[in-house]
Amino acid sequence: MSTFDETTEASGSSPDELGGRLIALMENVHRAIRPSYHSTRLTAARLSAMRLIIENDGTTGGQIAQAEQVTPATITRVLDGLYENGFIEREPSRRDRRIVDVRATEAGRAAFREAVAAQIERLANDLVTLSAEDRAKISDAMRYLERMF
Amino acid sequence: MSTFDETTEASGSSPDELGGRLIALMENVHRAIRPSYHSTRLTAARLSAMRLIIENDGTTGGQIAQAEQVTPATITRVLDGLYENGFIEREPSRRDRRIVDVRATEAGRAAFREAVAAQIERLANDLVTLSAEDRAKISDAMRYLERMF
DNA sequence: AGCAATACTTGACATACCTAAATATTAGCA
DNA sequence: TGCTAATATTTAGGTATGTCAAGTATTGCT
Repeated sequence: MSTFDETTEASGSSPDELGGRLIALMENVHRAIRPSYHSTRLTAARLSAMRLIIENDGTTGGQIAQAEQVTPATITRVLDGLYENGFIEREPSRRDRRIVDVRATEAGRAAFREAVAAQIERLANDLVTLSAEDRAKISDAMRYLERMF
Repeated sequence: MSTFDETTEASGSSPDELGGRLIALMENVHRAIRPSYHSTRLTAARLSAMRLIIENDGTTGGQIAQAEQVTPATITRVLDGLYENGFIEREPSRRDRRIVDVRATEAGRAAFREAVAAQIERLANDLVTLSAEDRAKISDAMRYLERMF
């Protein structure tokens, strides 16, 4: 690429430039992993919700909405989809019947594992072409971003 | 975080682990910039298409579809939205009247600049909290990912 | 001329998101 | 107790993004 490869004040690392590059990169990666969602009937929003449900068994609709930073109405629809596929159980909480307790079914857990594996495989196919050192560099850099988002 | 902070075979840098982290990170960043799309009537798909149209004046629907990796049908709808907002002009190419030539209007260019500025500002607010060296590290690492996606 | 390929549009559908309004339930208090 | 406010979720209706399949023009080839 450019002849400036030093890690000092390298081109493209001002907050603005970095932001622009990050946005474009996100879009591209997003696109790269998108098709793998469909094989297991777990689309992006559903997969993300399944992760929360599996990691927090017995969580509630409201908690999921908050974690996903979407409105409760959106979560209702996402849970509808998961329920129709037999991936979750829903029932009013016994303590407070306004609340809906959500639990993953065995089928849901299996579908989740499968979908994640497919996603990762897709990315790993690309990542494996890098040397271990390069991956380590990426890993280090990602820690900053992970802390922020 | 962990006590292993050496950059050798650090935790989380195997292709699989890195892939998993990348997916989660993409989702979070995606979420962080999402709300900024709406201010200028330029939503995600439209903004992305506008970038192509501006950078390749007189491009065609088919070329955009290919670049965005979506079907022509999808692009028709995206262009509809841009047209309704007065951001583009469309007309059959004179050489081959099956083809639709697309050009950005001045209003389209202005909206694009505004939307990008809003997005970047949103991210930059976070990125600016990092030191220049940290941003440089991220910048370096991103080059690998940019090459892949 | 006629027919296949090409470029795009249209119709019908699914997902994912929103706001606003409805429903059900619980909690607080006079 | 009985009313009212707050809470948790669902429903209704709208937009955006994407799909596939079928339709419409137009072009190119025989």
